[in-house]
Amino acid sequence: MTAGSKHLEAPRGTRSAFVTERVRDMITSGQLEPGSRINERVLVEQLNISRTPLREAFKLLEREGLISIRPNVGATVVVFTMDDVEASIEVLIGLESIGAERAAERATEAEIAEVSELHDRMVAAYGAGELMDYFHLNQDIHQKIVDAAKNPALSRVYAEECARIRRFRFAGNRDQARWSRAVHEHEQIRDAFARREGALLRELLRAHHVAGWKAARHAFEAAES
Amino acid sequence: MTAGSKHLEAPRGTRSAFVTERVRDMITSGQLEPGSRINERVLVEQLNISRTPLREAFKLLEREGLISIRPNVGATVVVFTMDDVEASIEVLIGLESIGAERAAERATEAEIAEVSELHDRMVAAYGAGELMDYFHLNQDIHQKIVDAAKNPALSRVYAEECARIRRFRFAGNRDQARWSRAVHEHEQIRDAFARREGALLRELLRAHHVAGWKAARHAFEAAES
DNA sequence: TCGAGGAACATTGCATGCAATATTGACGCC
DNA sequence: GGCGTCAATATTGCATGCAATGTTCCTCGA
Repeated sequence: MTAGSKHLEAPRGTRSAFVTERVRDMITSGQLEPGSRINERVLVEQLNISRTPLREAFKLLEREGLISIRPNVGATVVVFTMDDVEASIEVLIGLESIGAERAAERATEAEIAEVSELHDRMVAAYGAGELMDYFHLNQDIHQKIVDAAKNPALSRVYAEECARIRRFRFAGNRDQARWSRAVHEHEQIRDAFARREGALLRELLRAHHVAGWKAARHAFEAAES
Repeated sequence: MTAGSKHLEAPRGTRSAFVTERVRDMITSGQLEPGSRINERVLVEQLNISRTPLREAFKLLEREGLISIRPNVGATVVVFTMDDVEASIEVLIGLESIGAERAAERATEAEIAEVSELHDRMVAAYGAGELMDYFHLNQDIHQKIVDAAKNPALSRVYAEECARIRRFRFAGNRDQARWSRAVHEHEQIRDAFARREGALLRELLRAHHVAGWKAARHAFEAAES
């Protein structure tokens, strides 16, 4: 390795976690193309780590469903069909439904305040046209609501499923009209959460996801043709 | 290692999957005690593989929540509290709820017949007092119903969550009265599925799990004192 | 020209070696 | 005797080497 190697090396004990996250980002951002094979050697050089932690990351990402590993051939980025994503969204809706009702019962005042604050920051990001910030704050809000249900298993599964299809949900708000409606929906969501109206919260979230996915699906199908 | 203890070696390309399954079994069967540390060297010798696939398995099991890995210290079997298990069951119920309604709509006649056949075999296992066979057939039935929803993401997540808490659900049917009721509940479940009554199926499954967990929780709390 | 066969090459799967870190246990001090 | 300190040992994290397998591409015959 040359003297100028610029990547900060991940500390001992965290390499495979570091690499998993990096490669997941490369997949969800589209930097690694769906359907393409992933060459270990290339990534090892890019990320400045050895093959061992990289292969551990591959195993984890395979379990997540982002890549597929064929013995003696290697890792391939899984191609998601629109139906695959829709299936995941259906699961996400189901998980949030459980979460919403419990969250309305069990959330602390601090958690409600935190969601409210995230919401305000998200609206600010919307006003500034910062799509990326908006997107992350959006994700945080949904995760916080689920976390407020105080069910660790639920939080875990929900977070994993979100990570899988991150890339596809991102596309929904490219359409300005949809984006604006989404912000409005989130206002209702925040209010229902603050008032602990579990059943309403559940339905608002469901409708929000259905509408968001419809827009995203449109965007993708338009892009494909 | 003595001369006679040669395990059949897992074929190239499947070692880490093989080891993952083996170690998962060792945990869910209680062979590896909750809270205890796992020594790599010992397992490597027992399973007759090298450290590389074993460590890949550890990473996967950590992700599943069965072990926890501390850098430079190693893997520890996670101790589940009753509340942890209850949280997972809540998730399972939610996932099956989504699945049940979809399955009732989308199941093929062949799938309905298959569940019915599994049911008959399960009843036979009950009659023969074969708890282990019963348990596996039981699991298969639930998984098949979920699979009939034709949602791959759902099937995956459901299977993973089942695997995590397998050990704890096993305890429910040790009580003869509960076991007998469970069989009766399963009859209703089979019929509702056969008649494609989604809402009913969902509620039967929910009640079945709630009752099963209540019995299992009792059994564990009794065993602990 | 096309396709079968096979040698050269590339890539992967796994075992192992080495350095970093934790754990154990002996020793001296209070 | 209890406790802090430090050396000896055990264990882990990662890099790397080697064998097994897949892939490429050249040759040769029809």
